[in-house]
Amino acid sequence: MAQHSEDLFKSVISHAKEYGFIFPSSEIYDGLSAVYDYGQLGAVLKKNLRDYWWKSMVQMHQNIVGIDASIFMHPTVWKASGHVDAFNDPLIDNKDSKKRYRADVLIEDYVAKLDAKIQQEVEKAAKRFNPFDETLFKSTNPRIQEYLAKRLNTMERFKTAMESNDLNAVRDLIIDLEIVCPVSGTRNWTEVRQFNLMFSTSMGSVSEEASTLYLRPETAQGIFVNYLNVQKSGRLKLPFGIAQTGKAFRNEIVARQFIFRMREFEQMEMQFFVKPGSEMEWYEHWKTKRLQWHIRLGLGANLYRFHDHVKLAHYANAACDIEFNFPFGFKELEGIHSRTDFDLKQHEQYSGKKLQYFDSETNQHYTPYVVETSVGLDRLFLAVMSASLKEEQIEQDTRTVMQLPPFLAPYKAAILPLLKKDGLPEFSMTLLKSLQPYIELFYDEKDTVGKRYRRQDAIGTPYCITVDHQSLEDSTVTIRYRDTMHQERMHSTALLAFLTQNTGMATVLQGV
RNA sequence: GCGGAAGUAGCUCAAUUGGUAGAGCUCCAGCCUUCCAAGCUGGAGGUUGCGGGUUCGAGACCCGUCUUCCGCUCCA
Repeated sequence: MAQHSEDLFKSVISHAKEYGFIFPSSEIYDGLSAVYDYGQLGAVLKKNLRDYWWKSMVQMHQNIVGIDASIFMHPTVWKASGHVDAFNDPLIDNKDSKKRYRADVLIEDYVAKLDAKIQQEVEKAAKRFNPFDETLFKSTNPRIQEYLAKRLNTMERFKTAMESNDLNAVRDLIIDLEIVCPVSGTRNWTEVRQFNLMFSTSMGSVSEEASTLYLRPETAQGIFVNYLNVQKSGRLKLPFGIAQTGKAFRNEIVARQFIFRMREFEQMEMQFFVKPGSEMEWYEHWKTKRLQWHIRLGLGANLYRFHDHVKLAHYANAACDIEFNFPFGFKELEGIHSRTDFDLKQHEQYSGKKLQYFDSETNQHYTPYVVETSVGLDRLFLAVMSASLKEEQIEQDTRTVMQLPPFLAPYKAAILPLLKKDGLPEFSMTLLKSLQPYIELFYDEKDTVGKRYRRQDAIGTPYCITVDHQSLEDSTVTIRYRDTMHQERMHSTALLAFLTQNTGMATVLQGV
């Protein structure tokens, strides 16, 4: 990481805290690793980003609807999706080689070695004896008996340990079997740790099996399990999309880089259901469309790039990321995946329910294919903040300004009486009250006006409205532009239209 | 998890060999001010991350612990 980028990243983090955008979670208790809270300004900025996405997807598309599925889901959902089996591995590190292994794989390799030894004995014997009875030989040869007993014993112990979730027993087994690290050749092992992707919790007092619930690791499954409900109740025809924003939870092994990788985070996902065979066309469509959506934020088109996945997940037949140039380099911001019919097929199989679509044009039943767009809201937040935060040199003075896209700014304008006397605060308050129902405003009468301008610059407020003595006479005010610091005089009755036009979302959405 | 660095006021940092915890900014109450920070007066704010130990005496030395940052490792 280049020095200036590192400094930028640090200044983004401290700026976020200093001005109430993001705080470390539970900070008075020393914080909680990789968990953050959004403060009074961060919550608004985040909400505005979520609104921009939701309106772009749902409000601007007649064939996309939005839902809000719960975080808790039936445990079988995660069996069907593959999350339970794929991310439930006991891991162990060798302290000398610093290599990490799956403990179960080490044990399986050991068992495979025993099998190979048995096979060797059998082959040797086959050459010696003729005729050769393999079954008889296996059941009588003492060496093979020893191997088989060891094998059986190992498997039993491993099975018992895994079933009772006893990771210490797994480690003991590895020690007892004298398994060495293939790289360092030593037996200097750490504890066995289970890095479950999913957080689990329990619900009620139903049967033992059903009581364990998972906090969802992705919002997508809430869409898949509701797809037929939505399609039927909304009388939707292919192609159509279901959008959703919401929290997801992943127990990352190492979670770092501020809000880039958090254990609790918010996703904005849209699953687009299409006729099989048309998925690549729609994949390309959404690739283009999603990139444009990001570029429309106005942070700079050069900050984005596509990264096509070469190695595809088993369920995808095409996948790419939209990467953003964060202070720590280009990293994934949004993923676009052609997920085929994998998820719906899995849920059909596990639930035993038909999840097919009836195409009235062709008179056919089929399972739709899915194109997914999935963006991390927190990553988007970080992208916007780090690209907006600027430090300007003005003569001997430095100005810290957050050049947020105006429609995202927590406050659209600040109302500032030039002096805290002569009736200027009263006039300002009247103005504030008349505009407040329409626009998010900030009122400040403390300190010199220059200082107040700078405070607004630091939190990204695009306009400052200053009330002076002339305002009392003719109801005009000055409006000051954040990015240029220029100001012009305007009648107070023109403010609402001006601010709506320049800080509203409508103009941006028109291009979607 | 391993290795390295660092934790002192809201923020940035001082504190000589171990000898009374301080400054600037911020914040609060006023004063002064007719458009771009750092004018004046007064005030608040700390169990030096936490717990032990050595010492007459610890912010400093020793041990433990927690957190953060950097690198490695992992990441559907």
